[in-house]
Amino acid sequence: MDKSFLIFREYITHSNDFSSEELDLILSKMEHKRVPKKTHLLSIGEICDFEAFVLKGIGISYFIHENGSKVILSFASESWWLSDIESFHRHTPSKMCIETIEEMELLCLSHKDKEELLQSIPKLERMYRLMLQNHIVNYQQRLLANIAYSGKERYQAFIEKYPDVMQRVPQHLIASYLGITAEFLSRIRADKN
Amino acid sequence: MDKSFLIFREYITHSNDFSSEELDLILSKMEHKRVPKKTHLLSIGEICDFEAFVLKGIGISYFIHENGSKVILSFASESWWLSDIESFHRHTPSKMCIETIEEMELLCLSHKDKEELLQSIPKLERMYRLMLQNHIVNYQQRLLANIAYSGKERYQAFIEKYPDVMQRVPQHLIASYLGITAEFLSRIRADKN
DNA sequence: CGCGACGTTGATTTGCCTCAACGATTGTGG
DNA sequence: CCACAATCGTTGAGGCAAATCAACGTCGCG
Repeated sequence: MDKSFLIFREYITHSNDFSSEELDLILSKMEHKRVPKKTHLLSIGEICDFEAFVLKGIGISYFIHENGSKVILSFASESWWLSDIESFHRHTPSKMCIETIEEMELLCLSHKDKEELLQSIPKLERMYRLMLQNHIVNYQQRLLANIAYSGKERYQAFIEKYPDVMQRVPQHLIASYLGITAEFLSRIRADKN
Repeated sequence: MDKSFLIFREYITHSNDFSSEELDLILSKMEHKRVPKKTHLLSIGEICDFEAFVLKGIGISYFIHENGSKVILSFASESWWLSDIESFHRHTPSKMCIETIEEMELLCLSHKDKEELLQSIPKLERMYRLMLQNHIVNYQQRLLANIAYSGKERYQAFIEKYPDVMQRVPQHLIASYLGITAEFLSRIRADKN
């Protein structure tokens, strides 16, 4: 367990200073999991009991609309988190699904272990707060984009911002993330300008 | 300063247990401000140095699209916060505007004072974290609504969720918040079913 | 009073969706 | 190892939700 999980060590020490004892304590609570591709990690109605840091692979969280269509809430690849914040913290039945696209390697933290960690390492609260602030900024910008920009503009911004995700997930999921249909995204891409 | 700011005391003790000394310390850092209606609190390019808790009145934060139209990011009435999270925490020029609609009464916290408070009352980190988690859940649901529901459905959900805001702000701002034009909102309202 | 902010309504346009059909690829079981 | 079914992307025709542009009535207010 020494030099593995390097990605996680980098992530967590990037804007924080934890001692190596603290880091080890944190890591000791995080369960290393390997999950095959196209696997459900959370279904609607279940209570989410993991906050998963992505070491490898890519996964999605999404809502299912009444008419049956998926709405991708987020993609999570290396160094991102995968969880249903609402369900995880309020212990309420989840309204969303989480599943893998590629095979994934995760570091999973349960609610109980997270609370224990926060008790023993108060500094962690701060790290989470900063992380959440960044999330909010992301959501604000995405909401703005969905309201004020065309499908084409959103697509162009997306490939600019997440070129790797673009390569690794099927187009129709990206369309869903952007709030357009797969057909329309296909037409956008066919446009030469 | 004893029994005033009751709204704030209720808010902050609602899901947390602060001693009355701690509460007083917090309140001592928060500057009580009275702001007339239609006043700019933050303009694009400025660095936001306040996190304002709303004691009274209602305000908005919004982006300005290239074509000049406003996109309302949020309404803030009693017991809500008003700030540009990104600018406030990263000390970067703001991309949004904040202004009052009605006359407002605010409790303002500067970045420096916030950091000091967080130093002396570590529990505060937790409160902020929980608050941000709720914000994120809100943004997720709003994003979902904008992608998967019609203008009419979003409008109906809005008056259900924020009946008071509905009464207190001009319709065209609500239209902007919902991601539709003022004209279209007017037509929705004219529909009898 | 007169001007600006606000809401409404009509005519027209358009960005995007829906439905449907069709190759190409992948994968899976017999 | 082939056959067949999914899954994925593309393309066409047609339709609709919502935008745009424009005109007009009302109200509050300096």
